[in-house]
Amino acid sequence: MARELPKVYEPQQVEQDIYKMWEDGKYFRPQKGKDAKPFTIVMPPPNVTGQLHMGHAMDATLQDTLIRFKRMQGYNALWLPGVDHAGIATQIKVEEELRVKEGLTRYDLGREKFLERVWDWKHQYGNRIVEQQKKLGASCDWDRARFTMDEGCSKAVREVFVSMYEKGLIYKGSRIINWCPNCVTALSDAEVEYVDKPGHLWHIRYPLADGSGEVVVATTRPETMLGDTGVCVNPNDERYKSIVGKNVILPLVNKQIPVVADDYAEMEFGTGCVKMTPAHDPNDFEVGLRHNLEVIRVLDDNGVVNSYGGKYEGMDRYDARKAIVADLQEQGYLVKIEDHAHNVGTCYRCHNDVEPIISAQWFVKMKTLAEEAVRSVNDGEIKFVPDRFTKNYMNWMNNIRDWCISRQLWWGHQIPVWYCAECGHMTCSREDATCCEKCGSTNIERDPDVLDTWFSSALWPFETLGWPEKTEDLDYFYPTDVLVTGYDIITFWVSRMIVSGLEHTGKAPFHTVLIHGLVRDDKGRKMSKSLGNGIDPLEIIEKYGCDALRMNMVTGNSPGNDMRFYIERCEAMRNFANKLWNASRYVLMNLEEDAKNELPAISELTIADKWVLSKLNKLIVEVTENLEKYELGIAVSKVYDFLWDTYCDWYIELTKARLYSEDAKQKQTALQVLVYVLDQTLRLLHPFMPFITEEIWQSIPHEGDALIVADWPVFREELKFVAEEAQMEAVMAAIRAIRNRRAEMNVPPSKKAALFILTSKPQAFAEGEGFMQRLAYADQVTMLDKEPENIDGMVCCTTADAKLYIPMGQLVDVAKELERIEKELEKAQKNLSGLQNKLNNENFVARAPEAVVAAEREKAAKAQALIEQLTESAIALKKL
RNA sequence: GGGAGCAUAGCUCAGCUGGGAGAGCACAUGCCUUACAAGCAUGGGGUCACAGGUUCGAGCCCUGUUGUUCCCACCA
Repeated sequence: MARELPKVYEPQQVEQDIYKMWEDGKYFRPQKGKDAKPFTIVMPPPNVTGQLHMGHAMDATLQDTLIRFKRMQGYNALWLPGVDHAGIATQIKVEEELRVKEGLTRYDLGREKFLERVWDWKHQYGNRIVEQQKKLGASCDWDRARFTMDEGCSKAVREVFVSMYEKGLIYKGSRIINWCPNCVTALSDAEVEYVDKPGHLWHIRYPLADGSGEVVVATTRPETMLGDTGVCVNPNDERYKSIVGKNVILPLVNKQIPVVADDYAEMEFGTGCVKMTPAHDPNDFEVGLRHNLEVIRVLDDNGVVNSYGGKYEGMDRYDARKAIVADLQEQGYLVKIEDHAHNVGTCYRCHNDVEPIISAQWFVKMKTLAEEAVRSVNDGEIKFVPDRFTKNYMNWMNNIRDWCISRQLWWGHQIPVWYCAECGHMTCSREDATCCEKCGSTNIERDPDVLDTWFSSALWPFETLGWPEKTEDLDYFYPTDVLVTGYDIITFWVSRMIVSGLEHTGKAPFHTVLIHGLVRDDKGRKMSKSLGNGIDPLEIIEKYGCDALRMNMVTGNSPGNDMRFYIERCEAMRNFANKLWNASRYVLMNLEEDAKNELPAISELTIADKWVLSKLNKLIVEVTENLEKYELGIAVSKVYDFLWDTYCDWYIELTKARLYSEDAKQKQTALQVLVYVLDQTLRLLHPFMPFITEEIWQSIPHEGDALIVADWPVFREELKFVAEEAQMEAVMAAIRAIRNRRAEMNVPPSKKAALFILTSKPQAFAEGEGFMQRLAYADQVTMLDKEPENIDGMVCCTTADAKLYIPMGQLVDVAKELERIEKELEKAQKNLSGLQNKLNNENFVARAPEAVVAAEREKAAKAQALIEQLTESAIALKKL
């Protein structure tokens, strides 16, 4: 072996080679027989227009870590990837390209030609995001990759739409919907973002038709008055009782509209009179239904005043507002203008103000579906991690409104409904209709709208496995196990998947929803294009390596919490990778050509060996437990600490004396333990840092083809060494004490000194003689069986188990030594009295768990021992 | 208006079911010790936001307060 590795780890080439090796080996495919248990994650499909960003990196890292962990545990692990067609986003992108390059609109091309262009675009760029995900080390089964508009998904969508239509769960209705005049499409409630904007409240005078007076109404959108068909007052409002049923004259329009009484009007707000615009306000619409008010829509799809607007026809909504206010003012109808901060709905895509408009759209009846979705979570069929997001989900589900699923776009799943020009019947069909199913007329026309993108995403966990066909994959892998996603799309996506899964497959689509937070910039701001503060994951990978980026995503992070992205942490993680690299170099440099990876007989092991193996055993349990709890941050920090602190800073140093000695047998034993522990640690670290661990693992002696499919480590009872751990810790405490003393006295490591040890654990220290020279800078070690006769010029380092004497000649100042010892003594005494107080407390001894009491007793005993040692030293010093 | 999160070292954050506060970075000192200066050793630094309560014991549980972030609903 003795393979030469470069001194510094260079991830770039390694990552490419390793990923290729995995792909060639088909390790991403579930390879085990059907007897093995499946473990399935479906990837939240990124938008086909997407560019990889930190959110993807977070998402992918968590999922890949879980999948790799489960794969190594022996599950048939499937991570199913795919891409979302992203209706609005993609259509806008292609339209933009069309406009810039050819000066055309989609209408110039026509629907069919335009869709061809979008598909072209998809074929050209749709794979970009996939290639980028591979750079993250994603171990997805790419052969199973799906697209929300591929044949199978389209079939699933069609099946769902038709069956829900047949069950009456999908209906077409006129409602006030959120309309984006810029995107020219309806938006679902979830697609509207409310933003506080400064605005005004205009108070307008509406004279009574009989000339007996007037009412004053207030509005934030004066242009909508063109569509007013009533004025509403509260039935209990004494001020207005007399005018209910009378008519008022709508200014500018000069038409009579009735005054109605409805609870909707709040007496306290404004004047207590509300103008009613049923076509442009959801509440007004409801009131209108109750009081039979006319519905007059005055804005067209582009937000321009239509023919009902009289002289304002053709004006944009904001121009119309100005003109109307000016006219009202001029004609004396305007009472006053108040400043009024208003919460305005805006489009989540283009951020223009959304206009509530009455429109005929398709809806999903959500109430009964939501009840089942609520039940499923309440019954524990699905649990959120962390749990607090359950409330979020419930809140939404319990207040759910019907879901507007039609979008006035071309790119998407077109609604499978045909309207008959003869009889007006709607034909909803799994196959493309050629004639009206009722009257047989061929004079039919298909609904031009497409479905909300989330309608197809909602089917993702089962449509990707073959549903509605009864495929083997569906049977074996569904329901899936864990869904990993950010809290920002719980309502958009997670809730709807739960609803669809239950409705169409009768099963919850996954048992766990692992929620993660957002990746923010170093100032805590959301990363966004408009702020220009996004950090490209690919650049980070290029500079620090994929493993470092992945580590950045999991360390110091707990489920559901946002994290800030710090470049410094990338450096720290790169350094960690390098540390691991160099530790491996140390092992490999010393390894013989024909070395095997097997543990020596237990009888051959030294205390240090047993110590590290015992620690490893504990580590295995902790990492496994935390991964099962989805506490990736805790799991990874345990491995990090073990590798850097336990393995590198201690164990490797402890083996050096043996590795550089002439004793072949000892050298061999140490090397075998080194290799074994390294191998096990690489396994534990692999889900987090797949590339470097695989690369190193391939270099050390191993059985099997690749680390990615190697077995996950398990606890081994025969490698649990409680007594040896304690002995080793005693020696380590002594070493620390010596280093500490020397540092205080400014003695450089190069200045060696003799070391005399007096200890209650002679066995441990006898074995430690070898490495005391390296770790405690001793040039000669002598074990004492009693206090030295002459301690003049000696420094004494005291621990609970040992006294270490170091002759330092002139460097030692007796008075100072005494002062220091007395200080230590004071500290130890304080510590002891605290412990004793606790132990003297009858309540504590009686009520605290036994283990806790025992631990406190042990601490007290140690403190006591230390005090005795220090006292002796002080007495001896005073004699000088 | 309803709900949730956060407040711990100079900075960014861990701290899992209550049992004498940790990491990374930064800082200080000394070291190129044959794996690693992207490193090693040592050290300084915290009223765990505030006020009560429960408990033998609270960073952790309960109540309230303040500050902060977010989600949902929405006032014409």
